[in-house]
Order: sequence, then structure tokens, then C-alpha cells
Amino acid sequence: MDKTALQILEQHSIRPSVQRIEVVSYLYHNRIHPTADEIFNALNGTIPTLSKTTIYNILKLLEDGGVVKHINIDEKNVRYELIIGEHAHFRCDNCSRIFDIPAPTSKHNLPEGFTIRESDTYYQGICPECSKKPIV
Amino acid sequence: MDKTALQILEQHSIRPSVQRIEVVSYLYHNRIHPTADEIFNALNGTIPTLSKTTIYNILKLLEDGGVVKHINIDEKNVRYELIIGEHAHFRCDNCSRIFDIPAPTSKHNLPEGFTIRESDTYYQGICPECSKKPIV
DNA sequence: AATAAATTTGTAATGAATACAATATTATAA
DNA sequence: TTATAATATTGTATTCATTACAAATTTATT
Ligand SMILES: [Mn+2]
Ligand SMILES: [Mn+2]
Ligand SMILES: [Zn+2]
Ligand SMILES: [Zn+2]
Repeated sequence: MDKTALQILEQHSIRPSVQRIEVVSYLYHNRIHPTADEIFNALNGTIPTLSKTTIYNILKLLEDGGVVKHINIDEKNVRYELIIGEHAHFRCDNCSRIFDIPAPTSKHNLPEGFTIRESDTYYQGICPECSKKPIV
Repeated sequence: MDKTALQILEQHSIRPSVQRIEVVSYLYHNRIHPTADEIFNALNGTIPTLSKTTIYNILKLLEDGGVVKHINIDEKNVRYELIIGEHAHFRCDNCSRIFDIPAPTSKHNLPEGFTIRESDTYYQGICPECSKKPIV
């Protein structure tokens, strides 16, 4: 049982359960911005009775509770991560992995009247590993 | 028939057709970042035989040809726009409209080895109109 | 222990996007 | 022009991520 995951849930007043702890623990230890399906497949081994609906339920609960954030960089699936300090995302055109990148230092040129709640920066290009390999 | 739309297609060496001209024309005159479905519904009146598959086919063709760009700010549907000068996007939490916003002046803090092909900035918050109205 | 509340689970439904084959249109050759 | 090939559109079926919903299970309260 993951003490850190339990603490994260308690800090956000979300009642812990085996499934919730496992989801948070997975996100804490796997900073790969997984899809709901990837989380399900990763946890289905340790929780054989797990349902995919539970994953969706928990992700919604965690998002409403301010524990996770979803990422729309991929048009196929929604991806998730634990909310940590501000940062941007880089998706590699070649290997499709999503990297955490330091946030740009930006001066936003917002017209009069717009109020920002959230600002997301998405990069696409080639990651360091794929730059070295010749693209097949 | 829209002369401008025809020119845009010709400039990108895409053979014109009634359907292609109408799609480009719609995007040119309606800067609302529509979904494939919205485009279909808008054009189905003037082209009664239109198929939704055609809209998807054309949007893919236009994107490959460098005429349009898709936007992932909305997790439900992919949205489209004509490629114009660089700018950011603002999605209103209240009315869900997507606004063009001047691009931020950013200094990107990319680690060694990453090569950017594209960079997108998405804002979320409240638009000027919705700021005035009381939220029901 | 009994009851109520919360959580998980399985199944069915939704809906955007894609696959694919048939039809229609346009271009090229004869 | 007519025949033939290439291209484009259309309709239908399929895929698959996500949601809806009700039954079953687990946990909390009396
Ligand atoms: Mn991240
Ligand atoms: Mn735009
Ligand atoms: Zn890569
Ligand atoms: Zn608004």
C-alpha cells in the first residue's frame, strides 16, 4: 500500500479505497501521462476484479478534487497526470511519448475582457532519443 | 462560387470540387473553429447530397495540404480552422466559444535535444461577453 | 446485527471518427 | 465523341473511447 498516494487523497478529502490508492500511486510513480486504458491495463494485474468504468469514475473524482489534470495533446485519448508545478508538454512526432518541459516564460497578449483560468502550452516535434535514431 | 476559396485550393495544388470549395469557403467566412459535424450541417443545405464522410475526407486532404489545422482544445471533438498567422486560442468556460488571441511572446525553455515543429497555446477562462452577463 | 450510504462492477448505449466498397464525376486516350 | 482510366463522393458498416445506468459489493452508521 502506497503511503504517499494515501496522503494525497487525504489532503484532498477524498475517501481512500484500494482502487483510488492504486490509481494515484500509479500516476505518482509513472509520469507518462497515461490514458484511462493504460491505467486500467497496468492495474488489472494487481486488482483482477477491476472495472474500466471504475478508472473513469476515479479519474473524474480526482479531477474534480483537484488531484489530477487531463491533457488534450492527443486527439485519440484523453491523458492524465497528477497536478504538480506548472509545466508545458512536448509530444514526440516519432515515438508519441509526452514529456514534461519547463513552462515558457510568457507575456500573454490578452485583449481586454478575457480572464484566464488556465493556460496550457503544447509542443510537438522530435524528442532527444528519436533525434539520434534514424527515422525508419 | 467563392473565388477566394478556389484560389486557396489552387495555391496548394488541391484540385477544386464543389464540396472542397464549399468547405474552404465556410472556413474562410466562419472563423469559429467548427467541428466536422458543424461544417456538415452548415453545408448540407446547399449541397443536399453531401456526405459526412466527404467532410472528413476533405478536412484530412486540406490538413495534409497545409490549408487547415486542427485544434484539440475540446476533448469531445476535433475542431478546424484555416491556417493563418500564428495565434493562440481561448475557450470560454461558459459559452464554449473559441476565440483567436494574439500569440504570447514566449521564451521557450526547452531542454537540450528537443526540436520543436509546432507550438500551441490554449487558454481557458471567461470571455468578455460572459464576464458581463451574470452566470446563471 | 440491521440499515443506510458509498463505491465498484458489468453491460448497454452513445457518438465521433474510420474503413470500405459502390457510385458518380472528371480527366485522358483512342 | 466515345471508351477507359483516374479521382472524388457517397452510404453503410465498423471501431473504439467514453458515458449511462442499474445491480452487486463494500463500508459506515445506528
Ligand atoms: Mn506533465
Ligand atoms: Mn484560430
Ligand atoms: Zn521520440
Ligand atoms: Zn463566453
